[in-house]
Amino acid sequence: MGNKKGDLIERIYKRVRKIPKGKVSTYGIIAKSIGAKKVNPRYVGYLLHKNPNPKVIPCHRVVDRNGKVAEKYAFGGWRGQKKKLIHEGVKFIGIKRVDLRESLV
DNA sequence: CCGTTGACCAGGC
DNA sequence: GGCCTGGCCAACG
Repeated sequence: MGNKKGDLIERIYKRVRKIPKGKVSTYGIIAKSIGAKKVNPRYVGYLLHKNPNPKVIPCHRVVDRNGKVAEKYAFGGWRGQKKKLIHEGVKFIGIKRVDLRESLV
């Protein structure tokens, strides 16, 4: 596979696309999964926000390490993200937190 | 090439 | 237990 510098975006997208329905992943896990040395979790979110393609990339399945949804989620804020996750059967703890015990891949 | 930015993370108070 | 600070690294202008 052609590995280039700018492929980080595609690696992240590919990883996010592989998250099963009803499950979630975290920025930190994804950052390490792509394996490009050490990619900052910050940059993962940055790329997703910069290049949102919800038709193929379920970025709503990505939360932070505490299971908290993105406060600045591009499509309706954390509320929109939560709504999509609940629709897929993801359990929530409290208001903004996902049940990582059940939903984390 | 340098400074800024980014949907985070860990540590400290 | 909530808020601040520093750090991390890649992309952009």
